[in-house]
Amino acid sequence: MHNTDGSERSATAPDRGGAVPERLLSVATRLFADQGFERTSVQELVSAAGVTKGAMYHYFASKEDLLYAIYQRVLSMQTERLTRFAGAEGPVSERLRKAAADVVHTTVDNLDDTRIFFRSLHMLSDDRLTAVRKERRRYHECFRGMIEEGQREGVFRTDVPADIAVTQYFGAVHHLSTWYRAGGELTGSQVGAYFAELLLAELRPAGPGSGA
Amino acid sequence: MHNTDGSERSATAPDRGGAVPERLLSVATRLFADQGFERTSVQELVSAAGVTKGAMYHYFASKEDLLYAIYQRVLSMQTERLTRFAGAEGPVSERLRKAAADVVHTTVDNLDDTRIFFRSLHMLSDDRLTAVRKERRRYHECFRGMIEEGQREGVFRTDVPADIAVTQYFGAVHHLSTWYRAGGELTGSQVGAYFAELLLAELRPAGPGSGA
DNA sequence: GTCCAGAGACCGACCGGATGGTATGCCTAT
DNA sequence: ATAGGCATACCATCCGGTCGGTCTCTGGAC
Repeated sequence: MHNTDGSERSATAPDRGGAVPERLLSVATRLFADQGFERTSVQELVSAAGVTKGAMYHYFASKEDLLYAIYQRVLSMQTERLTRFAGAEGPVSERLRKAAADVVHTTVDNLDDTRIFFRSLHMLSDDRLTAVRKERRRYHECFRGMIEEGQREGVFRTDVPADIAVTQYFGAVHHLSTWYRAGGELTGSQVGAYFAELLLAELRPAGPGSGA
Repeated sequence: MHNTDGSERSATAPDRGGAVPERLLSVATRLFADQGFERTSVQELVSAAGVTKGAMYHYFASKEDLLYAIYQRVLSMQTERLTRFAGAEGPVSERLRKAAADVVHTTVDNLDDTRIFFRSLHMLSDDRLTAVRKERRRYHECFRGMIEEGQREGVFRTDVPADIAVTQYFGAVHHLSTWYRAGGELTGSQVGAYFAELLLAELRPAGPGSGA
């Protein structure tokens, strides 16, 4: 991923280099994130990529197809990473901490993707929306599984549903695309460490006198 | 007494009743939340409200103007409520808990507004976007103030910046519009209680005893 | 080595239709 | 009579998508 800050490129500097489909995908990601899917016209998109409409419709069936390709890229990467962290060795609290920090880290590294993900969901067709949601749910449940495992072991509190904690956490992660700025004072890893620490803290069993 | 004219232009049960501007606002809120701002045409909007374009453009300068009116309504309500909770009597942890639970509760009660809020921010003009962000920041800082107050008093941990906790929390609140369904098994108040409890738990000073 | 056929990559003019917005005037209450 | 509330007809523009055509590259026939 060479997804650096796009301050150098502008509308008058088309992206020339690399294969056309990849170029389209990368330009589309930037434009959709900056302006929104609907505010970005196909003409604007192909101009920025240095090709023409003919080229784009040669590789993608529609504008929405391009959007879906972005979703697939995001989903497969996130799922792959989470699966790796969840299936690692070690106590569940540490696995959870690492997975939680990692999702923040990678989200920050791919802010454009995340911004598109939640802002443009309603632009997908019903079929594809269903597919995305299904994949997303699997992701969600993998995370929840770790929390429930910790609850069974007694290292996490049980008076709050695991679902609530997961939803709360991913809400915060999603929200990163709204406020996090690359030049800020905190790196993605630092935010990830804080977020993960807060998650672990809130899951710790309550005071000495209260159990299940 | 009036409106004896029998011309029926009802296409899909248009909303008839109440003043026209309010009707437009309420219908727009529903449609923008369901389909997105850009997917909702002005024609569709006014038809659903049982009026014509002439009526809408008589009260609102543009489609975006309508959107901004929705933002103003949301912002003023949220700010008003938070200010009340933050300025109440009692220990800061209890004030924070009540405010945190309340924002969830009211968010769930106005899910359409919240959905529009974050999904259509980029459709506002620069001036208005700035205004919205400024108001939003004030809101954010009021919340942060409570946490910092608790940190000074020693009831909240200080090894995590208050900003991080606030951002994390509001990310989760915002995310409610994505997953919360009215018919679910949890009421808004219940989710609010859980969320607030998790927030308080994560802010409790670390360590088995009460050290800082 | 030359030639030709064919296929995939890509171009860009064009289209139907929808959209936000406007101009104008009627109708009713004051 | 006047003014605001609202309807109707209309417009300029822009958008996603199409379609016939042109280039380039490849590979088999001779």
